[in-house]
Amino acid sequence: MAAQKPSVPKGTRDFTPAEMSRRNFIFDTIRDVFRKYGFKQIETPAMENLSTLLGKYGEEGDKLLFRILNSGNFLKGVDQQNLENRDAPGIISRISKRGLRYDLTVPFARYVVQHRNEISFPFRRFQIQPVWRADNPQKGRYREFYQCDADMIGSESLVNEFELIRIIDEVFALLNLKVTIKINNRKILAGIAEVIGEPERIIDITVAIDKLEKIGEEKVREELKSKGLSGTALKRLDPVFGMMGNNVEKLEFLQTFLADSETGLAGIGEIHTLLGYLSTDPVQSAIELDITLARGLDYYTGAIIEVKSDEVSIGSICGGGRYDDLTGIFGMPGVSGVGISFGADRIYDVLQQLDKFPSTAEEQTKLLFVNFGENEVKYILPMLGRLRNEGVIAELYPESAKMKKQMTYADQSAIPYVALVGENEIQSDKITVKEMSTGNQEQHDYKELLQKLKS
RNA sequence: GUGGUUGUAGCUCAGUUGGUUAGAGCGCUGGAUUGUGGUUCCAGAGGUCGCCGGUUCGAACCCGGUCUCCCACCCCA
Repeated sequence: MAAQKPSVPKGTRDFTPAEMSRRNFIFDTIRDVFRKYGFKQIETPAMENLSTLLGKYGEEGDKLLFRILNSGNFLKGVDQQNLENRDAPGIISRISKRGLRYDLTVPFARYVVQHRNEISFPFRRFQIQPVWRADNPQKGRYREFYQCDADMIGSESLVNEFELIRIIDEVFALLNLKVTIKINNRKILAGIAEVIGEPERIIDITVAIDKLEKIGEEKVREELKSKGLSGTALKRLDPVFGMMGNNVEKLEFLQTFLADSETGLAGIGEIHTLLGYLSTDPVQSAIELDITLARGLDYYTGAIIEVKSDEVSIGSICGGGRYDDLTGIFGMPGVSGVGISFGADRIYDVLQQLDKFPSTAEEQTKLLFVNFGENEVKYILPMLGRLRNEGVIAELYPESAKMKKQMTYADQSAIPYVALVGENEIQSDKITVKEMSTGNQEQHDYKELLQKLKS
């Protein structure tokens, strides 16, 4: 017994072989669909310069960045005064220049700017990598988790939005999950803020509206009031709370409500166009126009997409949207992009909870050779090689342990066949093969064995 | 960042108003069975009771602190 039990940092996890094969099922599915739509894979470093990350995710986001301590004597450049005053904010920029990536979109924007001369636009890239957030862990929330991003950059066409929704639909169909794809448009939200006479408060308004479903109309009103929204503005917002019906009815209402807002009408127009594309090649999932959908990230400017499981309550399992000028902050203005991000860890939790992982045992060892001793090993090794070259996953137990132990190993590893090759078998040039599920044993020559394993 | 909750064997958990040597099931190791796993029977190993401190003659149990798990808020995938 070790004196100190080892552990992993808060909010992080190990993945067992069984978990990995299930995780890979998700990653493989998403990757295959991304490729099918012409996306090319890239990777970026786990760490970025803090100058790349800071200020991109709002104030909250900055707090949740994992910062990496500079190497060497990191206190060298720190002001004595700051140290004495325990002024962490004043010190942090001196002692940490790098941080772990918080998402894949901002590093991608950095990538596009840096590689602009090699990229032919419009560029479709996908990226499947872990991201880190110094958040407090809870249900469906980890400090290290994987995102699977697909973005198109350098095109303003709404066909891109259509294709992303098709990708979402296809991925969840392959994963056998029922989902609702919620769509909204930031321009509609801006229009609402405009129409009620508080265009500057768009962030406060959207954040509050986002909670409508969760905390109810009254609480949203209270929150908006406490944020300093005027009474007349609140009154003007009233019809929005009462908005009901299907997508068409909602759009009709908005058309009138936002009649005086150019931006708002543009947003409605975009939704119309997108729904029009979708009507030519409909998806299986429900598409729901939901103006309470705001999403936190500040950089969205057009379409907003979020996917919820119909079967498990866990928050969104996929989200995305359009950002008109993400690369602008890196000195490359005027490049519009739109993208989505699948939350693989949450999708895993949903599939697990519904017991919907397919039982694929492809990577499983098919045959175990029992080890009887040195002579037998020398006889078996070339046969083992031949089998592997035929594509049969096979193992030799590495030591001549007790038979019972070797059989137990095969049993617990769920290896379906065990080959016994001892003196008798070597003499007769046969292999005794035991089928573990039935306990039946038969003698075969190599050819018959191969046939049995490949069937 | 805020609040609640949890922590005892590898795992899941019992543990009396504070009282000798802290238990069970599963798992593990060995044996019954020296060329046969899953069932059965027998035996065995395995614990600084999360960590630090306090109260007490005496603490797994009471008190304080701290870390961690889980949950909620904020925010988010």
